[in-house]
Amino acid sequence: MLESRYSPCAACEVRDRAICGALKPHELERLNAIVTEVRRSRGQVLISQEDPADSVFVVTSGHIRISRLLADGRRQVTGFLYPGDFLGMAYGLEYAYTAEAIDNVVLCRFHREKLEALFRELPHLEMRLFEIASNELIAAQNQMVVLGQKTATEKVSSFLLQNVQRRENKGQDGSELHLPMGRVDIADYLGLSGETVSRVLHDLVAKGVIEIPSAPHIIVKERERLEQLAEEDRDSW
Amino acid sequence: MLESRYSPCAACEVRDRAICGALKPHELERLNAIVTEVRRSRGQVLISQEDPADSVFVVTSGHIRISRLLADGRRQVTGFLYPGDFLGMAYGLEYAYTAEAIDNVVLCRFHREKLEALFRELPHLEMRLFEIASNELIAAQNQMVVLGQKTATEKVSSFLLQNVQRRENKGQDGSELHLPMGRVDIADYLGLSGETVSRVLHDLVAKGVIEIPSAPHIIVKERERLEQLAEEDRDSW
DNA sequence: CAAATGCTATGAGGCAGATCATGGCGCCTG
DNA sequence: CAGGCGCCATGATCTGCCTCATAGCATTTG
Repeated sequence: MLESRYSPCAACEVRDRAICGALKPHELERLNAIVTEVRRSRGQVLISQEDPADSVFVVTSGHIRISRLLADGRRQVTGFLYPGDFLGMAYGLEYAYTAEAIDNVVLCRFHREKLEALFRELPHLEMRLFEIASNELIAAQNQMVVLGQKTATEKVSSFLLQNVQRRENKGQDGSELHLPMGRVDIADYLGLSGETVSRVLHDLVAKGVIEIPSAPHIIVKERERLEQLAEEDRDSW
Repeated sequence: MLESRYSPCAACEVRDRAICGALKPHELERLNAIVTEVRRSRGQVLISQEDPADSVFVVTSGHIRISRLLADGRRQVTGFLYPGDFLGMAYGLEYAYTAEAIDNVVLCRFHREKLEALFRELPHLEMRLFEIASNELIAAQNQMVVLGQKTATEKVSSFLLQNVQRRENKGQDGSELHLPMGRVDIADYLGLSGETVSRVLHDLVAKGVIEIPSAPHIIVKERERLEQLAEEDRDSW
């Protein structure tokens, strides 16, 4: 709804984490010139499968759920976006997925054509995007391993660890999680039922690996155990 | 093993389908200058998880299996490569996956640094690669839906359809498939057991949807039925 | 504040697909 | 051509997770 001229990128809190971090201050103005602000509240749809793919976004605050639907209503959540994340990476002429606001979100919207035009002047901007696509591809392959091979306990443990690591990468304390999405969202992300996610989480509580003061608030007590339970192959990434 | 100076790209059969198709004849020489030919035979490893990621490849003939392993031996096949396909897309400092020859293969190898140096002179080459990464991301998200939501019959049907479509995109007859990979490879690609893949395929024979003259040779008799069984959402792609 | 609504939890029972086991067929190798 | 090996097929059994059902609790709404 609310879409207004965006205030300067220079003051943006997520700049360093987002594509914008690839630019020097004077280049930032070029980006600033083509951006508009978009706000959505809990549950609202941002883009939906089959819409013409004419915009890309950067999340500045709030959380987003990316999903694909089958004809009979089954849903696969392919990812969750956090502040600083890029939205609109995989596209043809139409978006191949739906993006919905999990809570109240604010995003920067870029017209795709205008952004691509900028690539010619700022090639390192395109390189940055290529880098992001590469990382997303690796993440997608990780998720295939989770979906195709792991058991329910391994899936949930992997998901929790993933959230721990995200926080740590931002320099935050990874042991306290505030998950913005519901149990069913997690289930559809992991290829499980909501009930199973609930059960596994409470198994982990029973084992002393985590604590759940309230549904969205999860405290990781034994990270090592969690890593074992997730069956992480001890390599790289 | 055999790695020799490669004969001119100009005569290459897969050029139009590969990244090389982005280049004009005189630019092709620049690419030609940095390529070497690589051959591998059935079962041999091309790149393996954790190797330093210093090369990228284009498959010129034969077939390749991309997979990731868990510590306990479980394996997720993340994709199969056909002539013209690009190998080496998702990388950090190390490869995040293993690539093995399914049959005898020939590839063009490019030193990553040299190729990236070429980007500066031939920006449309990098754009082409970005485009490929984008498509792979969409394919990866499709596969997440398959792995996370679909039943065994839907998975196998989706896999067969995928192969039909690939052949059709090349202008070949899609109803006759010669699958280079074994049943267990398909199983590990779909998150099933080899036995289940076998059973579902023979169910499809019993239903008259396909015929299997020999294990790798599959004839699609009723493509429509196959599409229904695959539960394709009727959209786009 | 009562009623409605949404999210989470938890038990009982069933089933899709895994696992285990066996056998057949084609192909290589000596 | 016998023996071995790899791949595929197929039956019997088992089990992890789904489904269905009920209930608790927090938040919203009139």
